[in-house]
Amino acid sequence: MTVGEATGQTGTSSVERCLVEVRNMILTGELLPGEKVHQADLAAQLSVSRIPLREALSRLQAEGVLTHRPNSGYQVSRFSSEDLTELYLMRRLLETELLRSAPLGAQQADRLQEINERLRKVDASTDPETYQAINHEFHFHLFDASPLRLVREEVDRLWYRSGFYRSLYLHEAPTALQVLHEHGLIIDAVRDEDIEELIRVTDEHRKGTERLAIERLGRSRRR
Amino acid sequence: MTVGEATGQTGTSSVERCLVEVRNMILTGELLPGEKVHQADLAAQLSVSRIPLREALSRLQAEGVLTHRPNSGYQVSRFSSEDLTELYLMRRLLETELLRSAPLGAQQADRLQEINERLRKVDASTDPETYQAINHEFHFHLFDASPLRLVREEVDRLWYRSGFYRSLYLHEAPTALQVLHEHGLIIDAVRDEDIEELIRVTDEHRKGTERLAIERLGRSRRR
DNA sequence: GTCGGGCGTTATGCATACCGAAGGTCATGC
DNA sequence: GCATGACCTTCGGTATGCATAACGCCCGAC
Repeated sequence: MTVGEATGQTGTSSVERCLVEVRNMILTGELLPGEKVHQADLAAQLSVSRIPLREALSRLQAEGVLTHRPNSGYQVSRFSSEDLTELYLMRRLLETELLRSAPLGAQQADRLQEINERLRKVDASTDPETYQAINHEFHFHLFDASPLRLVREEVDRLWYRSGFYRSLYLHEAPTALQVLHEHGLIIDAVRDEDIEELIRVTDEHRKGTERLAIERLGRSRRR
Repeated sequence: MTVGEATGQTGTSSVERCLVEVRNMILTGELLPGEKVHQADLAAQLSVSRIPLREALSRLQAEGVLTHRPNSGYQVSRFSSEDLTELYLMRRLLETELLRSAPLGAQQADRLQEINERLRKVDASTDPETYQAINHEFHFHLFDASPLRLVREEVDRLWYRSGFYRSLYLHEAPTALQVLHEHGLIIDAVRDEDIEELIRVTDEHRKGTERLAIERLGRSRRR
């Protein structure tokens, strides 16, 4: 699936472009949870016809980020705090398996360190998209090293599904500092090849983000 | 003069019908792993145009049962034994959570007993589809009782993804007897409200089916 | 004033038709 | 025998049209 990269998309299909665009619109908050997706307008905005757009929407429905009501169209899925808890539960279970099967060591740690330094240089509040992209890169550098291909794809999906809510808090400065610190703990565990410690600090890191996401979720409930 | 009248399914959309039909074609082996999906023929066979069919295929791609190559179309995903192992690993992790959060007791056990009796009466070799449906009902009776809605949906997807390979062995008579016996162990654990025992026997049950699926997978590799 | 129902507008779901392009196939020529 | 090129199939995408269901609005009744 790979939500993220493939930046040089010259030869990509319209469906693929629609997928990327709509995903980004959700992640950036351009499309808010609960909002209806107007097919004709969106198609015009993306300079495609309704057919490839509908195929993309159909896939996004299967991915869980859109819901569909017959004859009423698509709307952005609205997650309750219970839903978020479930997403994070699944992430914990599956990510742990990825970490257990990933190769650790100094080489991985150096690479993670380099990514974390790039993350440190980004101002999360002014450029949240870049910040999120690098944060994603940090965690998936280990996940990608795992031979568990299908599990990795599932984790990618889970990250994406909770992406909008993650964007609610990730830009906050105190959070960013805390994130950098916890990433440091993860790097240490990777360098020491201490798998249990790695899982422990990763769980802590995730638990913190889950707490923040649920807090902000409650706070963003107006209307 | 809509097509819906011909089949009598006026309530469901064409996309939904395509989804169900294609899924069944994969589960029953009418569409084999690796086989290409001819859109025009399949659309004609399902009495729909290519548009809703393509939306359904797009969703099935997101679900992992179809793969797509640009300008070459869709084909049924081919799973390696490693892939199957991953699917079963994820099933174990997620199903365990469902069982932990599901209510147990005599009432649930009675219902499972009733389902298992219906399963006993079905000849798996002559009516594999009914057999599979009831087997699914047995396991998902507990899963459905869990409050973890999203986890349940993921497990559903995982079951479906390995569905074709499950169909390779489930019809065999000795397997059927073993299945009924192991279901009995599950029922006992549910009645005793012994969650750890329930997880243990369920793991054993799943491990057995995984072993069979991988065996048959190797056996079905010709080409 | 408010509630409920009828009506028109709008958007969706789907079919048909058509086009360009990518790929595979087959025959031809060297 | 192998490379090459013409042909044809299929895919990806667009435009268009229409039937139907949902939404919104207005108006009348209470």
